[in-house]
Amino acid sequence: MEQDVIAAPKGRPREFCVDQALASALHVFWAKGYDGASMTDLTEAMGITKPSLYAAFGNKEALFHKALDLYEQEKLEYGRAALEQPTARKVAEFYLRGAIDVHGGTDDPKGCMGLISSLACSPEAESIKADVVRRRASSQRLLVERFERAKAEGDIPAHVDAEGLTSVLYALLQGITVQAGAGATRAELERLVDTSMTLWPSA
Amino acid sequence: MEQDVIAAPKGRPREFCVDQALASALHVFWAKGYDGASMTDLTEAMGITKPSLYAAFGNKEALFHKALDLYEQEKLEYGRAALEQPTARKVAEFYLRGAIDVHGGTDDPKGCMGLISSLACSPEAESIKADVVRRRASSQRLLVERFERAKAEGDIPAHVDAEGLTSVLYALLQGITVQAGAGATRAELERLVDTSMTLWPSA
DNA sequence: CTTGTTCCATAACGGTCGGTATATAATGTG
DNA sequence: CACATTATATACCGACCGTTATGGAACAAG
Repeated sequence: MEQDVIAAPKGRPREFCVDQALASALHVFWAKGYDGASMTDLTEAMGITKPSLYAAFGNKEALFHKALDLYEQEKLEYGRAALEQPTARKVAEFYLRGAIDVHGGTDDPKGCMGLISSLACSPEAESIKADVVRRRASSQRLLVERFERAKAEGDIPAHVDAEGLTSVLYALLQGITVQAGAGATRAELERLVDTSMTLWPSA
Repeated sequence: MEQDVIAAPKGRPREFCVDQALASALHVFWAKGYDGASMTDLTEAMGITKPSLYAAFGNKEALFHKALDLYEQEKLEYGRAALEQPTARKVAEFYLRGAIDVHGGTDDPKGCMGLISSLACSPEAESIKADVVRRRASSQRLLVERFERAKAEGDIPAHVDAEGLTSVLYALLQGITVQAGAGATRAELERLVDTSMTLWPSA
């Protein structure tokens, strides 16, 4: 109970890197969604066999939750950075441009992993959907608070509804990921964001 | 080749209504997406057996395309009606409020059937995705033309990009369907639309 | 009646799904 | 060395997938 840091490995050491395997799994889930990613897809991409996967991660669902953790930490950190922008307008622009980088880039799969995995609702994937919805709600709440602060600071006109504005921004975000997944070019997405910013309320 | 209208049924008459069965299939695809809807789900909802389904509709993919036809005709006709609104603002508002009615109602499944079926991309469902994307692009083009006309009529400020504005409106639309599918209440969706309309460019 | 045609019902096809039992290989400990 | 422990590899499980073959039931035409 005191020190389990070193963990003193006793048996045969594993021949793969757990973090690297998880990153590969993330890529598969991102490209195919939870239901669309088969265990064969996952094990092949991770370079391990099924028993190794089950021993290291539990099962497919647990693997997904861990991949989603990694996804949030690595790919959605721009959302936290956005909140620290000085003005509400810059928060929104940071959010939207960040979405283009992450969901419309060329290295990673197009679209949003959470959205892809939560929209297609196989009956057994309800917990997946619930997890995504819960995470989305919590980050949305931070955005509402940020916009309410902006209103207090005179950064947003008083007649604008902070919660409504957050929903709008999230809708734009979701639209960006959807259109990116449908094959929109980066130029088209930037055009979307440019136009969105011309509509953004001025103080 | 002249008259095949009556079709002179020769063998045993079918015991179910094709249109009604298609409507039931639409409901299943809408709720579960293309991949998520199994043949068993479909046949049970349609009240027919698998051979009957295959005889009447071909296969699962053909059934989906026909269901998507019906979906567009019955549920997405508000999109065509929106184009006939007198001002660009009213076009947009008609579009967004119509989306709430269709995708956030209580009688039908929440969310957009096309989006649900096209985002989760099993390898064999590529033609499904292509169909949805193609239909979306064609209806989006009509909207661009409508907004360009609005610009010519002075209905939208000259500095606003019609294509960008269309992408924004579509993003809002997609966001509405996503949030509806995630459990947003009708009040929340209306708040989203209300705020969107306060941002809409004034002439 | 028979014949031809079309539909319905059952049952099965090969294939894939997520998950696992079994046996073996590789390590630390005695 | 033996032994416990852990990881790997193979092969397999039952369940479900989309699809279809088979056999009988219901109709029109001859």
